[in-house]
Amino acid sequence: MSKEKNQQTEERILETAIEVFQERGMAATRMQEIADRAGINKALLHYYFRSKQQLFEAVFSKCFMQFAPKVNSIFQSEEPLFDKLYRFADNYITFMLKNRFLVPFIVQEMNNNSEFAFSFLDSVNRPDPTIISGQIKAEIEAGIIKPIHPKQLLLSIFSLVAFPFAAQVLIKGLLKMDDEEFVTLMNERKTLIPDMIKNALKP
Amino acid sequence: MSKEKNQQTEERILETAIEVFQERGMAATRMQEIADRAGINKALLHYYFRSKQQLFEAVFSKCFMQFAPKVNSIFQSEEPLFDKLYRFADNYITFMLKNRFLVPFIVQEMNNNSEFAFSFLDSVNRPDPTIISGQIKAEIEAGIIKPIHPKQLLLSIFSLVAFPFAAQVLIKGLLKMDDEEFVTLMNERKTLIPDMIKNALKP
DNA sequence: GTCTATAGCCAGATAGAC
DNA sequence: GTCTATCTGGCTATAGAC
Repeated sequence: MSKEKNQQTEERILETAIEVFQERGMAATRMQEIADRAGINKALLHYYFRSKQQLFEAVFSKCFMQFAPKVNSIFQSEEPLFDKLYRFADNYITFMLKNRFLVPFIVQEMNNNSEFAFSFLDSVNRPDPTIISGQIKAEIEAGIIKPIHPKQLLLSIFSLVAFPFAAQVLIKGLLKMDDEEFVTLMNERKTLIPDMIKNALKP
Repeated sequence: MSKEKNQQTEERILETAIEVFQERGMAATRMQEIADRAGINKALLHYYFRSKQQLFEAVFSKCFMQFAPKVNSIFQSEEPLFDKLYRFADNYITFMLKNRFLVPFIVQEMNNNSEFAFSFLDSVNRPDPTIISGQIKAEIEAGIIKPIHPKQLLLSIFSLVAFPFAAQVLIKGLLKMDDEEFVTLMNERKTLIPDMIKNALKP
């Protein structure tokens, strides 16, 4: 109800839209719900973002920009592999525990909208696995870790940290966990996962 | 166009509905598209399944019944842990390579519909992790594997096999893979994952 | 059992007043 | 810039003929 100037309104719409899109996904989101939660009306949404599709793209883009740096932190720094890994797991899990819907949202919308997803990835400064792939090969040749295809290792690392968030409801159902236990387990995984990878790669 | 008797029609509707729901998800699926692909009209869908929600529930149920046995195969048999693990990974990945949309569909719809998901899980003969948890504890006490919380181990195993399917588009985008490379990697993972777990758990 | 036609509703988008 | 009111289209679901 309160009337502010425009930058603030646009910001409030976007923040609210992020919440609703993350909770419900693109297809199930209603513009009316965003308007209600933001305390404005539908017309104003269209005034600022023109269409649901464009609002979605703004939301997805902002979400991906939160997600990408977490991935980049393992792709790009120059520390030894295992040091990076401990930092990455801690960093990633801490952040995703505070943003529970981020991973499932990104995963779901990329699956459901793959043509948009790929053109989006091409248009942004996306994470690039070249550096770390080289590093993994170098550490293999130096005898620090056992031979493994770099993509396999990266895929395993991502799987171990991201899947519990991506498939939260399924996992809680299968392993009979409540949310409290889920959080405890994820906190343990900050070191458990790097420990596990380290052991597995010992020559 | 061709007119058969009813059991066949119902079966054809359900099979077509599984395809469309898996491709698009519940919210984005249109009854019209199911009717078109099945070569019938919308009215007939409602004649057999009454509503979109009920058709979805039939689809989800059938999909979950394909998914559950794969999980049960590691939960329930009495082989030594590592033997089971090799069988499970091979089995699971082989099946999911032939049913590419199954994991993302289950994951997505459980996330988007968690109240239905939980009541569904309670109503079926769902996988039960009790047996394998006991087995893991026993093998730890026998000194066969290092100490680890059974749920953490199970979560890691599921993550390693399931995440690449659940987040197919994201993974292909981040690691710059085409579908052929994805399939090659997944085939390698049938033994790579058990090998990795085995190494990691060596006392 | 299967079709055509349509009711009825709901969501995205726009017009126009303030 | 923000609102109310409304248009338009699309979708689920049903009525009713065959």
